[in-house]
Order: sequence, then structure tokens, then C-alpha cells
Amino acid sequence: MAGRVIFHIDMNSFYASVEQSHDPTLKGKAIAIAGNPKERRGIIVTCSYEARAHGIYTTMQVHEAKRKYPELILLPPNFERYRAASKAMFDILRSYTDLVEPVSIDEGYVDVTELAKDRHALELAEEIQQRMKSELDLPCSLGIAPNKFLAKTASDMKKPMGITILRKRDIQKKLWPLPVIEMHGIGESTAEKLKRLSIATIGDLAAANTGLIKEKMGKNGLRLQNRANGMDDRIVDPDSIYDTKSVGTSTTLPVDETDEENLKAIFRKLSEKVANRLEAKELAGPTVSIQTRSSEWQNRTRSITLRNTVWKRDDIFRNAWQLFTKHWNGEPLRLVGVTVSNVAKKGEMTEQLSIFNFQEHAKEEPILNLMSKLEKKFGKSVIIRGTRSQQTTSESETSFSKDFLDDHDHERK
DNA sequence: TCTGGGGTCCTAGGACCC
DNA sequence: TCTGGGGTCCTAGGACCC
Repeated sequence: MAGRVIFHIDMNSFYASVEQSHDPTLKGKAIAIAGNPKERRGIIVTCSYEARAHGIYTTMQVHEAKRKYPELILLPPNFERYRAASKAMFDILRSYTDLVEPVSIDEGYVDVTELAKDRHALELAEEIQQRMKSELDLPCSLGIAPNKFLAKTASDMKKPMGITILRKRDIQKKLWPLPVIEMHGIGESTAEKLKRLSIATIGDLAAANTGLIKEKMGKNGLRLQNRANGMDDRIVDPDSIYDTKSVGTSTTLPVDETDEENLKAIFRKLSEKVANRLEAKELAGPTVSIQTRSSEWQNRTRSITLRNTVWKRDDIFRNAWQLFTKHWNGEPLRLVGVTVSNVAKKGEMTEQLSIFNFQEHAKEEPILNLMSKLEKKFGKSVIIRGTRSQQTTSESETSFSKDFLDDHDHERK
């Protein structure tokens, strides 16, 4: 995979910037988007750079933020507004090439290898950044590199409104001195583990004994070591976003809950929400799981894979509630959640089921007979797995997730 | 600083099949 | 009767990211 040029675009404090662009009187002020300002458990989702200067940060509790800086302007999230801004931002990127891979509402990769043959990559990056500013009034940072990992790392190096080039020959100077925790893919836990192996910097990881890494950290460790050496083969995949694997919802309860009837009502509500989101995406799946978190922060998941796929509220609820009552010991719960996974497009799922049923009979049936039956029913090429779900509907519901794509009209081949 | 809600991927053990 | 080795699916938990 020689000679690629990859951009990573990262919108700076996206939600706050969108609000400031929507209401210019908010510009230059310390503002924050808070999940649920009125609830006891509300947190700061994003905040402006002005707010950061006063010690405000993401995940901070709202009351704590207010205590720290009483003049902080709190705004409720407006996800429709953010989705619209996100679409506009990706439209700008797609005006250059189809090779755009959104990874979240406010960041994405672009493979500009072809474009960079006609013009300088840096100049292209400057133009994109200027267009985001002039057309959308939104600041962004860009990373330019030969692969995704380095591009992502680069875009992080200068914020806001930065452009950073990270070449292979730069990594010794720019990447290796950084502590491992700075690396995308390394969190607190992995950093601790590496520390016990006397690996403190990204350079230490790059130079570490590969056999040791493999032994102590497994496959993931080897991959991280490759990244530390600036190696990353992942392609920019514009369709990755359509591969939804699961749809779930969870809620942190206002008070730690012990009442079974209350919990039942909550599970019914969660099941309904999941059903609605599955419906909007025309998805269904065979696996139902529940999540619980105790007041002592003990996380549990329980799941069951059914013989059929589910998508209706009552089917989801019945299985979720059964899982719950089977395992709950009465302890107070801080959070509960419901998820349907291994999902696929509903139409394709029923075809899968038909094939499955055919296979059930296959034991008694001559194979040629079965083949012709399948061909008659589905044509020559039968897709069983790996089919991608296409987004054709949009939903009004709001969330923090990939749902931002629902409003995109990105064409697929 | 006691921590929301949406996801993805990986690992490891057990069941089951050939 | 006891034995192997490989593959796949399911479940549970953990780590990580935005």
C-alpha cells in the first residue's frame, strides 16, 4: 500500500461551535452543552474553548461546572442542528471525492491520494479548512499523513484551526516522545499494563520486544506496536458507516432503583425505544441483551440468541424482562439498558431465515433438488452474510450515536 | 473528577460437530 | 472404550472511542 495521502478532519468542540455559529452573540463566551441540565446526573457534553479556559471539561457534572464558573452559559443539546451541520460538513468533503469515511458526527477520513497528484495536499487542506470556516462558520483541524492512524494523530496536534503534516520520517521526533496514553487505541488500562513492562512512551512501544508484546498483550498489542512504528493498512471505507451491528439504549436512573414494578416499566420503555430505532432503520436481529449497573458500579450483561430475529417492542421486552428477572438479585440498580444485536436489514433477514429452514430439510433432500429450489427463490447469487444495510429513512429521535447519518443522502454503489 | 449514552472490537471458555 | 484436532457459535466481560 504505497504512497497514500490521507486526511483526518476533526471539528473543534463541535456542538458548542454549531451553537455559536447559530447564535453569534454566543461567540467568545464560555458556553457548554449539557445533557440534562435539570437532572441530578446531568453532565457537560461539550464546551467552548472559552469555557475550557475556566476549567470546564467534557463529562464534568453540571452542578460542579456551575460551581466552578457561575457565569457559564448552559445550553440543551439540539441534535437536529448538529446533524444538519454534520451533513453540510461531509457534503463539503464529498465535493472533492467519494472516498470520505465518517467516523462520528464531527470527524472523518478522506483518501486524497488521487487529488494530491494534481495539487499540493497542504493547499487542499487549507482550502477545506477555509471553506468550513467561511461556508459553515465552523472551525476544524486537519491531519495529513500516509495512513489513518498518523492522520488522526496529526489532526490532534494543533487545535483549534490547525493543519499538521505527519510523515513517516517525522515520527521519531513528533510521535515517539509522547506518552503511550496519547495514542489512539490506548486507554488508562492499557497504559497501566504497558507501564508494568517499563513502556512509557510511544517510542518505547515501537522499540519493545515483539515476542514480549505478543505474549503479554496479544493481537491488540502487536497492532498497537505497528501503529507506534507508523504502520497502518486500514483503507478509507465510505460504506463502513452502514454496517450497523447493534442498536441499544440505556438510562442512568434518577435514584438507584430496587422496585420491580418500576424496573418493569423502565424495561418496557427502553424496549420501545429500541424497537422504534430498529423500525426506522428497517433492522432486526436475533440477539437480545440487557445491561445493568449496580450502585457499586458493578456492570453486568446478559444475552440470549433466539432462533428468529426480533424488532417489535413486545418481543424485545419479553426476552429482556425474562433475562432480567432470571438474574437480578434485588440489588439497587443505577443503570439499565436493552440492546438488539447481530442486526441486518429486515428483508434480508427473512431470506436468511428461509435459507436456514431449507437447510433444516436438507438432510432428507437430494442436494440438487435443494440447489434448484434456492436458485428459483433467490436467483444465482444468494447473499447470506455481510450484507450492508442501507439508510433510507430518517428519524426525528435524538441521540449521541451514529444516527447523525440518518439525514445524509450519501449515494451508495 | 465519582463518572452519560451511543457504539465497536477483542478475548476466553464451553458446547457442539466432523 | 478412549482418544485427537480444528472450526464455529454462543455468552460474558472488558477496553476503548466520541
